[in-house]
Amino acid sequence: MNCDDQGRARGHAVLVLALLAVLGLVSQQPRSGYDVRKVFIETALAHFSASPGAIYPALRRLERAGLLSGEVERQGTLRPRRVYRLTAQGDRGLKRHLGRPVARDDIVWHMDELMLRFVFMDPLLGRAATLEFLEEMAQELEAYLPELEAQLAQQEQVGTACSRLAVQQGLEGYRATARWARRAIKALSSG
Amino acid sequence: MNCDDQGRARGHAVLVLALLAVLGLVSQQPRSGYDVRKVFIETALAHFSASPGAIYPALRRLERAGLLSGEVERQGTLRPRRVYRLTAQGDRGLKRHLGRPVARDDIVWHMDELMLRFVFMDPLLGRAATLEFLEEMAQELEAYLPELEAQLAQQEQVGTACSRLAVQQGLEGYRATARWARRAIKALSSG
DNA sequence: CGATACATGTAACCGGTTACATGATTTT
DNA sequence: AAAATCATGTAACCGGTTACATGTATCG
Repeated sequence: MNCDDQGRARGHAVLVLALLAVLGLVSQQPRSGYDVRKVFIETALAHFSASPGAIYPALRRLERAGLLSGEVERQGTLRPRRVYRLTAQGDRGLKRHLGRPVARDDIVWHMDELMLRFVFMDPLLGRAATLEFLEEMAQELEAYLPELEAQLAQQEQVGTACSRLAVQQGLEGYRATARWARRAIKALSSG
Repeated sequence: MNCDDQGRARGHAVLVLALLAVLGLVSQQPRSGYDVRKVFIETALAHFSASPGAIYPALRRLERAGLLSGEVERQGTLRPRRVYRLTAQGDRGLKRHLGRPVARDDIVWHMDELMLRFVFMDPLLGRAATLEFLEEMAQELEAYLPELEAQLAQQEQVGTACSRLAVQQGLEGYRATARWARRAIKALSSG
């Protein structure tokens, strides 16, 4: 069992999770840092930073990277607010990121990112793309489940009762998500 | 809706997740940094760092904090290995952390930590404590579910179809975990 | 002899958390 | 007048990722 040079390629995956959330929110409508914070706090959107020391610098970085442009707005607000919009480049980048195919790797390691993509996808890429995304997700999940079950059955001997139960819990989560994806497809097709 | 002074208290919760995993693994048996890495990689234990730049410094920090003690071992190994054991203080600290009651907050924000505690709990605190832990988990989950359902029903009007489906997905996860906890209790009681 | 596995580390960079600062406006 | 809300930020600290460095032993 080789341990060398593993443990890499984990940080960003083109876009860090929090940045994807920020871009997605700004894509819905122009927002200030405070607006983004509010959404993070009120909706418990995933579980993101929400601290000013994270959000304001992140917006600045996205602006430096050319994905957002911020303009100071003075009308009708207490204090001047710096309101951000997607640039053309940001729009392209976000759409490209949202449109990427669902990989096995995403299912195993980045389920939260997949859900985030799902939330922001519909208005930007259209219903057909959203349904395709869900179909890919469902298929990847349904292909992954038997493998997990085989692993669990195979390791029924080794490990403690509790470690096996913990694996079982993970498996149940994947099963629930697979069922959810199928139901979501139906809901979005007929609705 | 007040946004001030939110977004705090999110980093450590006495023990950061990765440190809890490291302590738990060392509690099972004396391990070196390489051993810990192997477990992180091979078992996909949650999804932890596993990079040497994370693990070796973490072990050193835990040693400086008095929770671990490392001794260099030269027999029967290729290169001298620094093998760590729990100190008396580390043992006390880990047991205290594992034995904390399950709070609503843990259910909402730190489910992964709860699962980690579950995995390491049985040998250290005994079967009775493990069953009590699962019972607390099940009860907190079952109390939380109706609230989530109410929120979802209430916000059936606002939000897009996709955002509602995303919330639904989270709900299904909690439901699956609640069912799992009840089954785990049965399995560990009778088995 | 070269590749692979064993084993431990370091240094630069980046970014999140914590905590504090600031200041205007509305509410009590 | 005081408190709360709106709104934006900064600076120190800490730690993870990435990437590189190093060296031994075994296997083919």
